[in-house]
Amino acid sequence: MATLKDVAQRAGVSEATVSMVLNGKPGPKRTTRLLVERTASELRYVPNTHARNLARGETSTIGFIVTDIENPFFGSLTRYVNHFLEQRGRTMILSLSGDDSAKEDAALKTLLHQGVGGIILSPTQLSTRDTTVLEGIVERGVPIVFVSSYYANFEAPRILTDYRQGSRDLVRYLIDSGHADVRFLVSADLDAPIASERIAGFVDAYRESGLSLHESAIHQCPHPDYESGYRETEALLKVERPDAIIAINDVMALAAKRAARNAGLTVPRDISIAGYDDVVFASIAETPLTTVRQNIAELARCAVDMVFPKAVTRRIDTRIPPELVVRASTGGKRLSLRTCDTPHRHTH
Amino acid sequence: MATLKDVAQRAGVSEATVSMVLNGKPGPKRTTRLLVERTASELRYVPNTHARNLARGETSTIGFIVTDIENPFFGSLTRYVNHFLEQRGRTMILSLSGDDSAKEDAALKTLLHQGVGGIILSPTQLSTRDTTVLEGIVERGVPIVFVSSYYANFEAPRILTDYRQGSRDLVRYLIDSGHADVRFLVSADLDAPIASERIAGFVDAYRESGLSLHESAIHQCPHPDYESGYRETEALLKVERPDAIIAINDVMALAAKRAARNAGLTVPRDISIAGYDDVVFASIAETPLTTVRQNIAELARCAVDMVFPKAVTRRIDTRIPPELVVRASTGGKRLSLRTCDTPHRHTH
DNA sequence: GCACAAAATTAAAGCGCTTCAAAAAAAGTA
DNA sequence: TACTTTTTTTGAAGCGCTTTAATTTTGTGC
Repeated sequence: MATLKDVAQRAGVSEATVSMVLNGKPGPKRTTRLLVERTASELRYVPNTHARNLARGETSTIGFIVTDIENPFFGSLTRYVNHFLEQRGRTMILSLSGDDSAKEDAALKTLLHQGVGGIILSPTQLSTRDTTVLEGIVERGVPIVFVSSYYANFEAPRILTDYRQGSRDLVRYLIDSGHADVRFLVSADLDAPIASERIAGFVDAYRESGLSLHESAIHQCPHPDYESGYRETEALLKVERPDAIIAINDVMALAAKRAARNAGLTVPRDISIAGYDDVVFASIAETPLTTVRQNIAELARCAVDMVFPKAVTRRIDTRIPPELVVRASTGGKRLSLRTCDTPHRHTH
Repeated sequence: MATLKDVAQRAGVSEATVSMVLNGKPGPKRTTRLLVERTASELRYVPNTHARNLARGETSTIGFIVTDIENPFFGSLTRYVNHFLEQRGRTMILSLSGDDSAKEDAALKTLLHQGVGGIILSPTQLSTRDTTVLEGIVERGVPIVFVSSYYANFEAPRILTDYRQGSRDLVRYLIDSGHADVRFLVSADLDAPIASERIAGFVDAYRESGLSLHESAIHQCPHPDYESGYRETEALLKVERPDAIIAINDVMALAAKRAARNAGLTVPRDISIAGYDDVVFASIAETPLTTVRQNIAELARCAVDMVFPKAVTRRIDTRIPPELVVRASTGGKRLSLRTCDTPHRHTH
């Protein structure tokens, strides 16, 4: 394993010169440059990042913490974060928290030990939590940026989809197309941004339309998964017959769709179903799902921008507009409406 | 940012002592231990990984390269790899290759620069490729382990599902339940393990059954995606009417199912459909999909085991048995068969 | 109280690289 | 040619930690 010293000796110059050449620093003249470069490649020299980081006092890695990489939304987010970090010459250390604040703390500590230059955190579904570890980190000068959610009791820049606008747009579209009684399947901590803001948008749309909201329009499910969405819809449909059911994510919407079908209803003739996120299988489902698409690339881009302290924009709350994607799972009730079978957009 | 030196000064001992205490080395006596530990936590001391790795000459990170993190299969693999690495006190640096060998090479180089202690590589779909970069890496003593596929022209330990057995089991089950004419939708490089081995299993099952294989039983699709699977099935069903179509992955199987339905067929009455992988939406599809489940956790565990040079087992080819999961998308043709609606197994 | 072994501690070198002050070489200038 | 600038090059310190050899302290038996 050739070191910088080896290169210097072989080329007959000092280590300092080699270092400057290899870092593109001005100084060494053309001929020495060439000589050093040639020698380095002859020796198949690869700089040692640990030594370099130690000497420079900086670091080339950024930590990214995410709850569940198996969820395609986070898969996509990870891909983009990785992409933009790469663009800046940083490498990503990925940690998984499993939506558990203790594991999240552990991950934060590990990243700190690893000497990352910053942390992008897609936090658990909690709305607030013990922030001692987080504080310890910023205290050490390591910037933290939230993405996709945040803890209300810890101030740090955050990048989120404008959830409120997303569900407002969706519900307004449903109301405009003749649905009066829309139900919302939500899950987990109602104070967390992902729930509270979407509910707020839901309420906004109703208020703007002048329609009154069904007293139990918000259905809280124990977990944000298929199982839970199915049971809740099944129970709901036994006693009531709303015009539409929207869910806090696509998986639950798919579950609701199945439950509706199993209850003898036809989607969207008898009931409309819509989701949130536009994960890849929302578009390839038997009945393609109307949903709210998050601009994941933009979320990632902003998060990466923010994690570098030099960032010009030090805004605390950045919002990315979502996009309503109307597909076949929703239809006009009274009015007629053109729905389209928009394919999932792949930006590869 | 307190350093080890600070701790030593404050505690009134030498740096060496502090180092030994903090690393649990025998030597320092109980009282000094306690003193040092207390001082360290008072100062909120966090060791600098770069310095440590440099001094030790080893490293605490392992690189993991994967083609597409948005694919739930790889999402899951990533989760498990991360888990087992964590268990060994290593952190994972994730790189994405996008199934492009040039990007894969770039990722390999970056990992080398980062000074990883080993690399777990889930390679592109190619069956063979230029291995200069790979060779350069092992030359430097950094072990490489393949997982889920491998390059035939580069010798390194590899961990794969027993693909051949998986498709043999599936096809045998189909034949046993009365399907005589089964077609196989494959994609990409037919020499790559993912295709060639599955095809081999397919052929095995036919040979064992004594049935003869339809001359064009293997349908090659341009891409391993929904689009491609849909078109191929559509075209196929216009001229022929096989008993079953199986696909090289679940997404394509889902596409085939849709195409069959759109062609006026009922699944599984008129035609059976099956996939491979058992991704999460295979079980929640309208008609839950019969498929071959890979034991992802085991793949990950073995890969992690292998990436540590001390590994006792230096076996070059490790095979993990798959599991046939029969759901509603396949049925008995002549014989009757009990199918079950096995839910997707979540191991959280 | 002494010699000697064992236990605890430390000084110092070194991991591979960067960087800055200082020296050497090259290029101008009068 | 002698002297000043400017351009190149280099020696050496230091980043924060580990580790080994050497030193100091403690303990033991006589």
